[in-house]
Amino acid sequence: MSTPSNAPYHHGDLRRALLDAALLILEREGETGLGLRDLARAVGVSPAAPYRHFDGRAGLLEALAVTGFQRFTRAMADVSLSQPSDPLAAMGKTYVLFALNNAALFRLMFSPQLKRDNRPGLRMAADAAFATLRHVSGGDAPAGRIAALAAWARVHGLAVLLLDGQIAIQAGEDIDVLVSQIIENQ
Amino acid sequence: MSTPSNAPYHHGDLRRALLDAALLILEREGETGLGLRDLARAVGVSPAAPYRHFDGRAGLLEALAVTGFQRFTRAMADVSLSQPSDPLAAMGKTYVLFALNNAALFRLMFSPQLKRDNRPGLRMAADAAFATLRHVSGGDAPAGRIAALAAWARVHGLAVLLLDGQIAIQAGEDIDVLVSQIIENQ
DNA sequence: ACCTGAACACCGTTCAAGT
DNA sequence: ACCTGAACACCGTTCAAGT
Repeated sequence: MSTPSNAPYHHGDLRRALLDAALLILEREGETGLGLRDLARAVGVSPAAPYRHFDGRAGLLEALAVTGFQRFTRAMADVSLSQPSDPLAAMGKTYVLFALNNAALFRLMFSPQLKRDNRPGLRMAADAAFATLRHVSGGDAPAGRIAALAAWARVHGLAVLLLDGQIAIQAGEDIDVLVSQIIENQ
Repeated sequence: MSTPSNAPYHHGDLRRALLDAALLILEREGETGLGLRDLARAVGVSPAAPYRHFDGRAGLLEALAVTGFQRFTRAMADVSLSQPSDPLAAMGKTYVLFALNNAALFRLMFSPQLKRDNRPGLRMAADAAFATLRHVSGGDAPAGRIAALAAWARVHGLAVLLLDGQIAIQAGEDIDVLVSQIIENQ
């Protein structure tokens, strides 16, 4: 619908168009439902066209994960800038809400089929994202490391369990306050 | 290799053979690498044969996830029986080690593509597995619920982050003691 | 430089037919 | 009751050829 059906695509930014359409399909159908041929069809281009812009389906998924990490990094940096009274709680909430609002993208970022070794772009994006966490959760002191990992694990676990519908939300319960309660429970 | 190549498979327990081979392939190649045709080939049977025992590929994955939950339940029950001095820490360690020793299976258990609604077998197996957790982590008191969820989230997050290679293990560090430290960090 | 058309080797799934 | 053989509609990917 966002694609004019009879425009000869010999010029425009096909890479962008593919990424935008892929993000939509990803959130609607999940990673399994994101086919390269479907994507080409959705954008109105031949099945072989995406191969000029991505290294196959794996390359497309990698590019999507990179934009996911970038969005994540931005969301975390925004929280830092806002100088919240309880930084750890604020970042935890942002972390969890990002996961819930970008479910398939978040899952893709942590997908085991995207090996970060020998994929410098992905590795850098991921490192930048996680650097925003280390910033708040305790530094590199030998004892601080354990506390930082424990905090990260709790927040990440909460995100994943909510994402998978594993934690039952009770009737009329606000997910925001549940997240706050769990994060602030020391 | 475990399959005699020229035995007429008209009799044996094909369902078991398929499940056993699938578990091997799953841990070796990951969920994406587990194809129904590959599986049939590995067991020495026609591509259509598995359809007499599973409702397509989705049915196979569901059956695998069920056995995963059963193994998980058994591991947790065994810890309970052993009457450890610190039950929460002992169960947390078992939880994390189960995930690390059954990586692909663990991921499959929490895969979003296995919808538990209208899949009673899967739902029951999962409920039984999680019931073993509730048993130790605080009951159903209104305040205890938050503490229980927080503990679960921390353990689950630790498992997932370790699984994805997200937490860097330092040189010569024992993963067992790291898990203990993080779990016991209140 | 970027895209198309056609082809290749594969899937998952179905269904008649065999035993 | 359980399995085979052959077919169907699809994939991801490659490659010559077009503009």
